[in-house]
Amino acid sequence: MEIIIDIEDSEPLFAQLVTQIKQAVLSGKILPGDSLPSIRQLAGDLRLNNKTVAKAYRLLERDSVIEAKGYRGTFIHPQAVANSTVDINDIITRKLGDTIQALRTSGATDSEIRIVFAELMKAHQEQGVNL
Amino acid sequence: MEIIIDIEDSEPLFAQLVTQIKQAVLSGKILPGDSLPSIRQLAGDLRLNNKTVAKAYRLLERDSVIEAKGYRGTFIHPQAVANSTVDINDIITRKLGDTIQALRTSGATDSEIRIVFAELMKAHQEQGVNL
DNA sequence: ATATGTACCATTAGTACAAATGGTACAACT
DNA sequence: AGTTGTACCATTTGTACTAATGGTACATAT
Repeated sequence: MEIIIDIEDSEPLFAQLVTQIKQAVLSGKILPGDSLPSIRQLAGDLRLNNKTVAKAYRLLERDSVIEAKGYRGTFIHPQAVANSTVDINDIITRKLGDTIQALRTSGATDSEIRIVFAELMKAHQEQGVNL
Repeated sequence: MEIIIDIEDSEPLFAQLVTQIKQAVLSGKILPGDSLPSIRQLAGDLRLNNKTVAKAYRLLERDSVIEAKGYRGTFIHPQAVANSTVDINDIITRKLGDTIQALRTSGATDSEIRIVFAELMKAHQEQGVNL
C-alpha cells in the first residue's frame, strides 16, 4: 500500500489520508481484516504529526472503514468496502443544500441564514458535544 | 414615534431599527399608510450612517412591513401588522435546526457540517447573488 | 435645485473557525 | 520496558464573515 501526501495540495492532509485509504479499500489493495500501521508509525513515515493521522483514523472509524482495537492495533473493517462508497459529505451536501435552497426561496438572505446557522452550531457545542 | 438606538447593545444597530419599527407597527403607534422618514433624515436624527438605515429599510421591505416608493418616500405596508409578526429568523431556525439535527444523527460531525455549509454558501455567492 | 431610494467603489475592527503543529499522560496489553 | 489508541494541555497561520463606516453616482420625480 502506497500513500502519497502532497502538502501543496489545497485538500487538507487528513482528508488526503482518508481518501487514499478508502480508495485502497475499494480497489482491493487492502482487504478486510488487514492491519494498518499504527498512528505513530504512519505519521513518522509520512512526516506528519501524530494528531493529523489520528484525525484521519478517527474519521475512518466513524465511517466503519477501519476498526481500532486499542493496543492490538487497527484493522480494516469487515464491511469496509461497502462503507467506503458512502461519503458523508455527499449526504450533508444534499440535505443541507435542499434546506438552504428552500430558505432562500422563502426570502431569507444568505446573511440571515449564516447567522442562524452559527447560533445553532454554537448552542449545540455549549452543551458539551465536540469532535 | 420614538426610536432609541443603543450603540452599547450587542444587537446590531440595523437590527435594533428593524425590531423597533415592527414593534411600533404591532402596537399601533404607526399605522398602514403612514409615511416614514427618509433614509438620510433618519440616519441624521439617530446619528447613524445612511447605509445602516438603508439596510434596515431593505429588510423591512423584504418582509413587506414597509413599501419604498422611490422619490415619493417610504410608507407602512397595508399588511404591515400581519407581516410584523412573521419572523423569518424563526422559520430559518426551525428548518435549519431540523436538518442539522438529522445530519448529526447520521454521524456527521459539526466540523464537517460547517465546511459543507461554507462551500454551499460560497458557491451561491459566486453566481452573483448578494444582499 | 432638491429630495427620494438605490447601487456601486472602498476600508476598519472584531469574531470565529479550520488545519496543523507540539507536548504530556493515561490504561491496557505484550 | 515498550506499543497501542486516546485524551488532554496549548499555539500558529490563514481564511472568511459581520457590522459599520465613508464617498460617489444614478434615474426619477417635485
